[in-house]
Order: sequence, then C-alpha cells, then structure tokens
Amino acid sequence: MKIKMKDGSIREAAFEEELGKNAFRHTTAHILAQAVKRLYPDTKCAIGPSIADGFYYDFDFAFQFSEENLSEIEAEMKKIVKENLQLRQFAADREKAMQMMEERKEPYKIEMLKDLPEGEEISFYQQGEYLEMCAGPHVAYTSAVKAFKLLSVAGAYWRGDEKNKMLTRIYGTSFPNEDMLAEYLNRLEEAKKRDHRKLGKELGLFVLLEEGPGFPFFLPKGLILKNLLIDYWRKMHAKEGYVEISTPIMLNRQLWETSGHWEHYRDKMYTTSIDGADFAIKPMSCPGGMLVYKMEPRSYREFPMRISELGLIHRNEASGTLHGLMRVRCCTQDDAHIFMTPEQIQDEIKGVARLIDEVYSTFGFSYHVELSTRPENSIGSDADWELATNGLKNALDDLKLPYVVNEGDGAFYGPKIDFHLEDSIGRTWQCGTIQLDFQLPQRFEAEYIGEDGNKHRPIMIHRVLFGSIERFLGILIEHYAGKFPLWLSPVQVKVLSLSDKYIDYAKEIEQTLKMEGLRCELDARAEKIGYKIRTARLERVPYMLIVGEKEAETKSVSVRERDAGDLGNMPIEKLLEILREEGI
RNA sequence: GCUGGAAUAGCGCAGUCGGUAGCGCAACUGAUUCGUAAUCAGUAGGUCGAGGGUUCGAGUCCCUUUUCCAGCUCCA
Repeated sequence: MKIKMKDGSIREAAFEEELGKNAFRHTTAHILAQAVKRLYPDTKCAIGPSIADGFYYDFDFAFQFSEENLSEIEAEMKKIVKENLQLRQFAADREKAMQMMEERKEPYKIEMLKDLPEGEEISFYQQGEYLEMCAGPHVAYTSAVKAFKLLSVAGAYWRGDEKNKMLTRIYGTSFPNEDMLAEYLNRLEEAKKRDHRKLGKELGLFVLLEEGPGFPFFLPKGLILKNLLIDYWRKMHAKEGYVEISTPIMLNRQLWETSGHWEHYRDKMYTTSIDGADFAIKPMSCPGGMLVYKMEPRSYREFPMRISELGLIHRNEASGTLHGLMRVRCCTQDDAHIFMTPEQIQDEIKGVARLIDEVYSTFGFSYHVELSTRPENSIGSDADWELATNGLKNALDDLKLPYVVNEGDGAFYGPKIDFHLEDSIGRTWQCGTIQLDFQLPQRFEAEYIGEDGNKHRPIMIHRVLFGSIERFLGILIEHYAGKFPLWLSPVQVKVLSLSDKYIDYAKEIEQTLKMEGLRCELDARAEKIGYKIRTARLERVPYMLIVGEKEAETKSVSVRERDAGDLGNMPIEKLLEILREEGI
C-alpha cells in the first residue's frame, strides 16, 4: 500500500506498522512541545505531526529561536521521558475545548477549532501538566520513547500559506532504541556523501558560480554525461516515430500573449526588447512548436504527429528554491508535443507512460506517479478540463499505475501526470510529466483536415521523459553515487603505467582503446602504482589497466575493475570482449 | 521570496579574550623508476565573499549586500 506522508514523500509500507511508527513519532512531538512549554511558557503551539523519517512541531516563539536552543530542549525532553507520564485521551465538546484553549492562550489551536465541524466531539491528550488538542493515536507512556534527536530548525508558514506568519519548525526523529537511532543517523551521513553537488565538484562534472546563480556550467566530464543522455534519448525517439525540431529561445511578446504565458507566467519569464518591441526568453517550448505545426495544412493521416525538441528554457525561479542541478534557472527540457485526434488520446498517453517507464527502468530508478488537477490560475472551460482530467485518469487506470491526486497542481493550460524520482536523502523531484492540453490548439487556432474533409481542432500532449536533463542528471549522480555504468562513465578506462620505461607501451594501449571508441585516459606520472590506483578509484573509473614489464613483453594488460578488484592479466582483445559484453 | 545558519589558498578544514593568517591534500620543482588505495624533499599560493562602520589595531564586533546550506512557499 502506498502512503503519502505529510511532507509529500511516498512510502510503501504495511499500514499497521506505519500507524505504530507514526504514533510513536507523534508522541515524541508531544514531548517536544511539553518541553518547550516548560522552558519557554510564552511559546504558542501550532501543529506537530509525524513525517516519513521522524516528526516536526511548529512553534511561535516569543524570542529569537536558534539551533543553539535545541540541546536544552533535548535535556528537558529526556526528563519527561524519565517521568514516564501517561498519555490520557479524553473528549470535550466544542465549548469546553474552546474554553481550555483560551485558558492556555493558544491562538493557533483556537483557529483550528473554529474550522472543525459543529457538534463534533474534540479529542485531547493529557500528559502530566501538558494538554494537547489532538486526534492521536499515541503510545501510552512517554517512557516508550527510548531514543530521539532534534535535527534542525527551519521556518514554515502557518497552514502552509506564504501570506501567513512564519513559525519556527523543529525537526526531529525518534526510535525504540539507541542503536536504531544511530543507524538512522549513520545512513543519513552516508547519503550526504552521494549528494550530487558534492560529487559534481569532486568528479569535475559541473559548477555553479556566484556570477550565475541557478545557471549551471557544464565541465568536460559533465558534458560527456549530458551528451550521452541526449544520444540515448535521440535513438529512442527515432525508434518511437518522433521527428526532432529546434525553435528559438527568444520570441516576441505577441506570441506569449497568444499562448497565455504573458498573462499567466510572466513573473517567471526573462524579458528584453529588440528594436523597441518586447521579447521574452522561452520558459517552455510549446508556443514555438505550435508555430511549426501551423506552418502548413495538416491532415489526420499525419496523426499522431510526434514532434520532439530539446528546448533550452529559462525561468526566473525564486532565489531560495535553487538547488544544485535539481532546481535551476536554465535547463534543457526533453520536450515533445504530440498532435492527435480525440480517439488517439488514450493510446498516446499510454505510449508515453510506457516510454517513461522504459527510461527509468534503464537506470534502475523507482518512481511514483501523481495526477495534478486544475489550478486556480487556469484557462479554458470546465468541460474541457473535465474531459482532459478524465482522459489522464483513464489512461492511468488502464495501465494499472497507482497514483496520488495532487489537487490544483496542474499547469495553467491543462492537467498533468507527474513522475517523481527520489534523491539520496529521500526528497522527491518531479521529472517526467504528461500534460493534456485543449487550450493551446484553440488559442493558436490549430487545425487539421479530418477523414470527413472538414477542419477540426487537434488535441495536444506536452510531455517530457527526463524532465530536465539537468535534474535527471542530478538524480542519476546520486543514484549511482558517481559510479556510472560503463556506457555512461566520462572516463571508461584508465591506463596506469608502472614506470617511465613502459610509457610507450602504455600509449600504444591508450591509442588502441581510443580507436575502439572508448573514453580512455593515461596516467603517466612518475608515481607509484598504488597511488595511481587510488587516484583512479577516487575518480570512479570503471576499469584500470596496469602496464609494466610483464605486460609489455607479453603484449597484454593487467585489469582492475572498480569494485571487483583484480581481474588478472589478459590480452587486449579479451578486455574488449569484457567491455563489449558489459555495454560500451 | 520567507525563517534560521554559513562563507578563511584549487579542495577539505583550524584560527582561543580584537594584537604578525595556519594545517592536510592538490599544484609546481627536484630526487626516486617502483607491481595493485597515498615515495621523499623543497617551492609557490590569501584584499579572510563584497561594501561600509566601531577601534590605536578587525578573519574575529556592528550594519548593508551577494552567494551557498536546511526547511517553508513554489516547481522540470
């Protein structure tokens, strides 16, 4: 069973197990709140749920709270655990509940109370002197919480609305024993070593500089990766009946007015003027694709017409949201627009979903699916939205793909299916998406001649598989922890010479491998072999070839694999055979 | 954008009470010519993110600002 946690992450888990863990974490959140109230009685409490790997509690402190305060709270929490307080549940009617919360001067609880339906009994939990309005469930005694840790402090808007006051959120986690806590913290540390920003720097893949916040620079090895992903993508699309185009990154204001972007997406667009006319740099590729569609009369016989475009797009994302390659201001979307008849909708959506599954399986990614519905700031009629949303739903049902619904999270022109991937510490990122759009064809007055000889309006799908190549690459780096499969490795083989005496032979090997199309480097420094191996390993090079006297004499190489270690001595043909089998 | 933190050599970091900016790795030079995760010695490298202020004196204290980190909001 899939469970969507309050922090947005999706977990596969047995329901009872999940409930038990949640009750446990939720109780720890109560202990946290009780400790805070003891230490700083003026603090107002908001909410404190359990989340995927722990819990949080939102407070409104009467003073400037910082991480330095966490240790004194932890000390107080330990006391509460030791006191072994019982958590007693009781119900109260609305009036009584209101009275209790007013006595305790808890404005956030009062606000929540006001929103609860009339006549409903309200649940409370009491532990020692601390009273919390809460539906539960909880564990029975505070002493059950044997191991916990407060992890970080952050701001969070009251009720998740940026118009509201920002509260102070304390994150923590708890476990039934110290070993489990230590193991969790250790796992977190290990995961941080896979961070694509750290690996990107260590492996020389990309860099983000102060001169261009959110605008990544690709370094030689990173660009090899990016280009390899593109090669893979192009081959796949050629096979799937797509034609590729490329449209300008800058187009005039009128076009963006027609598409609706000027009105609905303007705050994220970079604009400029040319010869006195307004222009915008594209935040999406669809309007350009639309113009290509409209170039000449189209027939139903050409449908489904699948037009792909690796679009370089720019979006002025808010500064605080930037995150390595995962969230940038400039990226390459592996876009495609499919024009079709209404009858072709189901098959096309299913075809794209299958493609996405194929791509993600190739890299060994697991993903979850969300259906995002009509947002507030949208264009188009209710009927169109319903038709489009049902179209996506039916396709998902047909495919038997489990999904969660994300109300109001669709694009302004249509609903979408989103495919989410996880990074090394469990944050999820939207990558693939399939969007059904009735609006753009109308706005651009796109047409095709049907079987009946009359003009009709085509249906349009926008879709990406990677999402953005940058984000996908970020996920990829973390997924493999920098140890890319052979076919993706920026350097596939490194030749390590034992001393200068064998450099000529080492160069000969390097040349042979390069002629075979392998990405190969030679380490000919006057260093010991152990040191060269160490360097190559840190670079995560899949194969190391050691060449010295023995190899030069027998015209062979001694092979070391990144993980498997020594593979022994072999002729170069044998090595090539191994590499081909693995896939180059 | 919001809340809280951080910024010192290419990278990873130390720098106490405000009193001469340091360590390791990398780089460079020289020696070593070596058999599976670090050979030895030496050299060079800094407007301490930027701008202002307090002070006899600021990496250190204060203000402004930029970027980054965690989370929120938003999103591919």
